[in-house]
Amino acid sequence: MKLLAIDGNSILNRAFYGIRLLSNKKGVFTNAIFGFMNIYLKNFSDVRPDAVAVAFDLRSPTFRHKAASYYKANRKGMPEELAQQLPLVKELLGLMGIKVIECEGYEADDVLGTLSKACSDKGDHCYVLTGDRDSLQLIDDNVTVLLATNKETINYTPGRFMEDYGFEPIKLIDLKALMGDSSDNIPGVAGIGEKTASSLIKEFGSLEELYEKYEDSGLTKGVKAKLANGADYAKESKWLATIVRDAPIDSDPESYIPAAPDNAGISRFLSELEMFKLLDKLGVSATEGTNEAADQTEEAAPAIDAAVSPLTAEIIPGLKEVSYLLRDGKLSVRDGSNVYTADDKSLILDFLSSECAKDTDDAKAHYRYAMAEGRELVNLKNDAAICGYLLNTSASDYAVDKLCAEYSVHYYSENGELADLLSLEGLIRKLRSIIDKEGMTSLLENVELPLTEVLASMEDIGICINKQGVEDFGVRLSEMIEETQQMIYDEAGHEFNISSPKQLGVVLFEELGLPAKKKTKSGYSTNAEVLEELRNQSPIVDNVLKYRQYTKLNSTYVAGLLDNIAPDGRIHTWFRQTETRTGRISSTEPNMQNIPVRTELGAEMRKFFTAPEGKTLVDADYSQIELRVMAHLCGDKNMIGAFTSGEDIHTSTAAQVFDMPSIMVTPEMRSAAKAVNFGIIYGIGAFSLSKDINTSVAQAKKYIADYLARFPKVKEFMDTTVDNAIKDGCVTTMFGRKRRIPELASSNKMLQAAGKRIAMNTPVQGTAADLIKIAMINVYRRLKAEKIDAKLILQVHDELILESAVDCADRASEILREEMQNVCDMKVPLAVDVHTGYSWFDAKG
DNA sequence: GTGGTCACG
DNA sequence: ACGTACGTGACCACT
Repeated sequence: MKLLAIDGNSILNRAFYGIRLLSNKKGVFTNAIFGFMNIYLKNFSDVRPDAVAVAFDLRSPTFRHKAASYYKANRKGMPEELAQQLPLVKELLGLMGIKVIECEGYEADDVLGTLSKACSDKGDHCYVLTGDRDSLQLIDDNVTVLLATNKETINYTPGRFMEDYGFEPIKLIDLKALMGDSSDNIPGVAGIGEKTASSLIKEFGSLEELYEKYEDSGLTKGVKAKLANGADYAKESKWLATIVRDAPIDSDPESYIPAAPDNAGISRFLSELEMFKLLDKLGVSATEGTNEAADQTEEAAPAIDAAVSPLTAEIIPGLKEVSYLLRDGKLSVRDGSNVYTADDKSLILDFLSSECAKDTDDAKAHYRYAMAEGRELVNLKNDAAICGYLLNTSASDYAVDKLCAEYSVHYYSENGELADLLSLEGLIRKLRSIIDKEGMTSLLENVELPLTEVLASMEDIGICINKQGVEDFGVRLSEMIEETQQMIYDEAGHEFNISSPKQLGVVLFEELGLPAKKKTKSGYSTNAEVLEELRNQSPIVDNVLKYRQYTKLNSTYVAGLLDNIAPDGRIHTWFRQTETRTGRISSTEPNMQNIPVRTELGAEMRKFFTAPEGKTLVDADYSQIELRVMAHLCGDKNMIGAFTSGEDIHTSTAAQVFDMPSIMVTPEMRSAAKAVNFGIIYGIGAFSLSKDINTSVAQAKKYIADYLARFPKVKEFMDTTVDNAIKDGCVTTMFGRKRRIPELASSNKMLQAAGKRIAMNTPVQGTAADLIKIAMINVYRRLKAEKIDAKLILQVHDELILESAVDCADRASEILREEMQNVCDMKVPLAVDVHTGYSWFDAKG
């Protein structure tokens, strides 16, 4: 018989502090539950126990069996975020059929002490899972302690303990009695620390033997005196350090054989918490047990029966409003009481381009499916993933089954296709009703859904790349890398992996003795900021910086781009529309939104992105769009004035803040003002600003204060935005896009502060994202309506790129500028710079 | 899989 | 006492 006995409090604690704060959409925190279950499942599968018991502390204010409990009970309580999760873990364990033990007046480790002793006495094997080293005293031939640390779980057998400590496990009590433990309020012997205590135990064996013999031993006078003074404390401490092994609980391991899990209950419980990954790990499906009538959505459920038949060309024109799914080349469509299926490509294309209104789950993929064949997807009405994204931009997965679980939409049918389609429809109904209520209908219908087609088109067209040019650049880089690497080896005196921050740290800060500035969790920090400061101290630093630059360009850009050239010789990035918290789109495989531009060498890369024969690129970017959005949102007269005047915004800001005419502003003043402008957008902090512009924190504080005094509405806007965010738990952009900010509800000051910065930044960044999305849709429609031979191909947050026939590039430029500038009537003008050129490098101006 | 680093807006 | 600006994605080393 194998019993796994778990210290619930200890493991939960470890889980809580080991995993960043997570929460579901209602703000229920889940990180400790997640971590607890991970540790549990890992050890369960390692041990494969017959029985499992989880013990939790239960202290009574009137009955205290020992002083330690009393003290701990009055210690600063656990944080609210963790306390909330405690009952949830117990409930989950209950659903899993696992027994929870709580014994009034006893702590979890006392319960484990009791269980493990019972096992040991009976000849069963007990595995004690805990994060608390104190429990190592329980180890014997039948009791193994699985000690969960931040990194791994250590399997403590008597042998392993002996190796680590040099004495028997039970003597850990004596050790603690000598050295004490402030966190458990165990006094120990004053002046005796871990080292001395350990050697005393090794020499004398136990506390009792030590006190019998120490006076005549060879110990130093000092130690003898300390022992003499602390004799009473030592005895008291030993009692306090001893884990109880006879708590009044059921200690028969047989009693803890798990009952059958309530899978339906687990499914409901974890779905509510949005812990789908855990559901998977437990082998429970998200929809399990949810097909009962009671769980149906309140809205009238559609007919559960439907006739399934193959789709035919004759049926298509008669369809009015349908839902459909298209996966792995297979189409299924529901129209009232009929379900139609098809796997013939041309039939599917006919369906997609038919007039009927369509609800689906991944429209961009379907647009591309059609576009690849020169066809269209027509009359898209809803996309479940996009609806889910608008309602919570922080989720990681917007698949229909996950959303159904999250929003309690449950349909069941014997017929799988029908069940999927019913779920999709039910989900869309539900999401749409929430979107309407939240005021995001227009954002969905006029921005996100139309944008889907635009992004599909951009992906489909892609951008031309000069493969040979990239390859040659790669060869050049390889040579430069080789050369730089050799110089670094020479300077270091030996070869090592320069790309390993660990090895590099050793070379720079230990072997060469350069002053280490910052540390990371795992060693010295070697980032560019640190190296920049060491530049003049050793030539190796410069070479390391060069090496980093060259290898970055070579592996991320040269190799990364070459890996992603399609058979048509072009790059087709993936634009992700449901990825960012703020409403921006992102780009992957390859990421076309972080192609180098800031350094001369890096910017060379952009020469390889070109227009094909007879065409040209047109590039337009908004100037200072986020600051302009800020000016509009807060309505500050001075800030609006700065933009209306048309002069350089950072110079103008400097003139305002330093209270002098623009002509007097020095480059240093301008650059300080620029940094403050950035800080304003990001949610200002004096410390970071001071680092950024290399001044004292006090000076940075003054800059910020002067800035806010000069632009009082900016301060007002930030204050009210944060206040409202705390009140509502979310912030909103100009076009109604929302972002939840659970960090604001945290009791952790750092997280709260981060939440406030998010609250200040998101309306600005998000509104800018809304604006360019709308501009993209308008540009796309205009070019199409006016039949201009120019297509949108890239978006880089504040920049749009067209591939245009040379002879209509001027017209395309005009349209691009007009649509971007006039996207919305604002309190400040939106300025746009437009350039044309053969390559992205040239078109950037 | 995570952390460090660095490319972009 | 501690760590510190917003939003992304890709690559490498290391566990």
